Amino acid sequence: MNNSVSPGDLIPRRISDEEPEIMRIAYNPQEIEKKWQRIWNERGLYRSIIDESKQKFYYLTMLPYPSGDLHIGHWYAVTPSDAQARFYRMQGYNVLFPMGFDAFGLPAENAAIRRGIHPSIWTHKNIDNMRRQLRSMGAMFDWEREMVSCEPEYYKWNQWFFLKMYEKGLAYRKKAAVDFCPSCNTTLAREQVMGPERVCERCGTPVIKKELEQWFFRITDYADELLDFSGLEWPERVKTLQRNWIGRSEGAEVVFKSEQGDPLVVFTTRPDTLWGATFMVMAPEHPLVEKLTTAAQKEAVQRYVRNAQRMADIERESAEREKTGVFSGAYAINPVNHERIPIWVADYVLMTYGTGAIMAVPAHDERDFAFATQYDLPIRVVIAPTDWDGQPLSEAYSGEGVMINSGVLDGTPTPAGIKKVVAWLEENGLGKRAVNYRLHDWLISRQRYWGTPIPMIHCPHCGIVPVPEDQLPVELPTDVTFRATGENPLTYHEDFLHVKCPICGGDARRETDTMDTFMDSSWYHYRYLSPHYDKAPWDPEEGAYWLPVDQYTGGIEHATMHLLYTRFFTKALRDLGIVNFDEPMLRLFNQGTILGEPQDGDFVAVKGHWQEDAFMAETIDVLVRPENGRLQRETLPVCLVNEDTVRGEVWHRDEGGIKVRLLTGENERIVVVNAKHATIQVDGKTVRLMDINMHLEVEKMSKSKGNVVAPDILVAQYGADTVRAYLMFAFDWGSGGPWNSRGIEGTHRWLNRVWAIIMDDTPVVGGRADPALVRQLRRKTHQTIRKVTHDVEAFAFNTAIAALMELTNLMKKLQATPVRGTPAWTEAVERMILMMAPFTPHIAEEMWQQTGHAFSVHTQAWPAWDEEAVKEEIMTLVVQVNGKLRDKIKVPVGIDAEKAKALALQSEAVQRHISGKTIRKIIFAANKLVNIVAQ
RNA sequence: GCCGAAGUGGCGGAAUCGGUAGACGCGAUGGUCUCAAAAACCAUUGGGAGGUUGCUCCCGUGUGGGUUCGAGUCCCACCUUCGGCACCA
Repeated sequence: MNNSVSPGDLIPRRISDEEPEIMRIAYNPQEIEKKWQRIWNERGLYRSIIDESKQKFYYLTMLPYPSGDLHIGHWYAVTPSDAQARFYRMQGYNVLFPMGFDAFGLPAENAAIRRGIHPSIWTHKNIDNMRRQLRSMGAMFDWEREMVSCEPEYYKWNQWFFLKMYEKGLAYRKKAAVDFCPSCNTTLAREQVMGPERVCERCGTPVIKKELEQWFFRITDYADELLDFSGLEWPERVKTLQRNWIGRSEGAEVVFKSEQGDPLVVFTTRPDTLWGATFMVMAPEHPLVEKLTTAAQKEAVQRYVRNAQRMADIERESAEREKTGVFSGAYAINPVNHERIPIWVADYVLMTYGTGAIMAVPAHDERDFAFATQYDLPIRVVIAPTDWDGQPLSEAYSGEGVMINSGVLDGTPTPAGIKKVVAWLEENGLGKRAVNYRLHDWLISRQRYWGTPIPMIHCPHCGIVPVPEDQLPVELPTDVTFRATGENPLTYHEDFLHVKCPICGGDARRETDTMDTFMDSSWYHYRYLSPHYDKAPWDPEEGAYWLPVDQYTGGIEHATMHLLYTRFFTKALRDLGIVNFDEPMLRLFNQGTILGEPQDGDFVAVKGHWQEDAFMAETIDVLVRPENGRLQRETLPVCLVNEDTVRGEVWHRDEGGIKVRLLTGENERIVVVNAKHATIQVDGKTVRLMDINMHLEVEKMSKSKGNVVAPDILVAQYGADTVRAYLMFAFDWGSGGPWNSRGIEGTHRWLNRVWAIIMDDTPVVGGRADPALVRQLRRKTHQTIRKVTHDVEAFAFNTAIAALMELTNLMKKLQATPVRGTPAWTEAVERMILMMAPFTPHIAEEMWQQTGHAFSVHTQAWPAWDEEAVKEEIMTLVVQVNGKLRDKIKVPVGIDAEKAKALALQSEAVQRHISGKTIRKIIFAANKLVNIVAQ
């Protein structure tokens, strides 16, 4: 009945005998995806077990926060990672690809306050839902290794690490002016304050400064080591962000003395400008301000300091702001020339950087120059700019030059000058070489409930006492009441608070601050190895095999937060003897972001009446709906607004009404329309307000903008494989871009086409297959293997899938020819399925089975290409005249220069373009082109 | 202001080393099938000009220069967009 030699005849494919011969099984993703997910699970296909005979590969992707619903962004982050992990598995690696939940954090607590749900219940409900959604991706997660950071079995080890670090002096408590988010009601680490507006990383509220006793991790001890990225394959961008964040600057600390002899230490990167220091400046918060200020200046200084305290940091730190300051009345002695220079107090000097005091060298520092000009202080040039005419400077010169007005060092050029001055300072005990960092220690205290309790006890007699290790974990009490203010309920939970001091046994009080949730994510990749292990943070046997992480993927937004913290954490663990490597993740890739799809709004005519500034709608008629997201402006009715009508594009829509934009005419404007009581019609049918399309720009997806793409709906419509393939195909993974709801159709069409080609069991048309076509198919198959292999290694999933589409297109062409009966066809089919397996695992598994192969396609070896098959025999030789394309000639591959040149000269097109000219030169690029240079 | 990344058709995006710009897909146009539509399939698709009509020419990768036989790719200057830092001494 079927003379095809294509594989797959072993399995009956007809649904029933009554079906006509030509009827074939249609691609039904819903059915096959459910089926294979079940079978994979039952067979434990994705369990990752230690296997010393295989090279391990730990593939990690950033774990999600369980916010409730999986976002298309999660799919975008995870499914290409999954494809690459699967690819490595097929290449013979023993791959670990775990998933878990970053389950502590504020949204859970806010839900508790707003809706009275306990954070634990809210979180676990969300995790259950997201776990289900994650499973629908068909990823190769090993769910047996799932970790959830809000479980005591996890956070116990946060506390354990904290105690270890406390013992080592890496965790400490100090009083400092720290950043506080009034909306989240908690302190934040410096890294969690974003941008020049200094807003909270989570909620966007501007932070304020508070003087508080807080717990810190001594990340600054590792500043230099964190600047060393050797051995890491990380994006330059991330390395640059971390370098800038750490902000190392080399220079010297110089000891000035007040006239009374109080040492006043300053940090400078330009000790060679010491002779140009014409005044000093202290930050208003500097501890010596009070002591040094003279009686006469006391009142003025106090006023200034109070004023500075009141002023928000944003105002203070604005570089554009005119500089202000006040003279302290005191003088200091410049140690190099014994000059008597005034000491000022000014807020352009920050207490948080360096020593909180500076020597001001106005000639060579922009800020000092501005200040000196403002207060008429002397400016002395001590570094001569090249070609300097000796005239006063019009602006500070911070470049290199030759030292002048600097005593014995006159004539020394810049880099050497710095060295000499530092040596001289050290010899004379007046200063020393010093390095300063922008990086601050990591503030980990949070005044919130839903986090890891810091395992410390405050005893009135013994001071701060660590909770003994055998009493861990300090569990979060569950019977807590939340106040609307967001106050930490631990602070008024009597049972939690009252504790006996482990040393003296007297009444003591528990620490109520919890840990920054970045603590959780600093080591979660270790816990995955053995999430329920109770003798140590993880099973050392697992650690010895799997660690460190070979490939990490995630967004760029954590460059100076999570990625910095986790590096620090691993280095600290190394120094505690817990790990024996320096870096947690060897290779890093940052994927981009999926943005919202742009769309014009409906074009509507609103009838109604005016009530002050708002238009009260009675009826809204949708006149034109955008096609493919766009309104054709040329064909639209005229926009207008008068007594009883508003006509234009729907610019915005919410529960209360719409905003209509008049987009034609000179006075483009937006009219607010109240649509609460309006009848809304589309094509004569009454619809709800929410059915109106509003205008959407390309921007980040968010619920409030109404441009969120829900993966569940797409999976129901197209299947997970289509969603996966589309996300990998339509974007450059490193960049992301706007969603396109039409584009996904193309990918779905591709899968349908592949299915139809591979599952085609109609009789092969008779006759002998054309050997040239057979060779062409075989060549394309092997070229595709080569391309896909290289592309997946390079994270170029889009071009890998494009290559598979090209192979599909060729197969489509040959499907109706006798080539379909050849071994080359069978080979193409098999390799195609194997190559699809990482991208679209379900359809690949189904086709693998349907073509008569044994379970599972995912345990097969990744196909290798045959160099011989890849080779072309005939190539297109490009012929240029003066660099311009003039002809293309088919020639055998490997043609030599002489033959190629001769052929090129024979070309009619070439003759036309060189006639009347003299040939100066003929360039031959092997297997590429001939370029005839003629004048 | 400083540092970094990026500018390619109507759109998403391709183009190892400097060597055919626009792969693949979306959209669009025309066609086949159909009573019709959808789906599917086939063809065309950077812009322009000319034509002896499957042919020829010109322009074209943000702008202006340069290097080179040849530049999306290298160099210089500039413009725009996005990100980071921002009185850091």
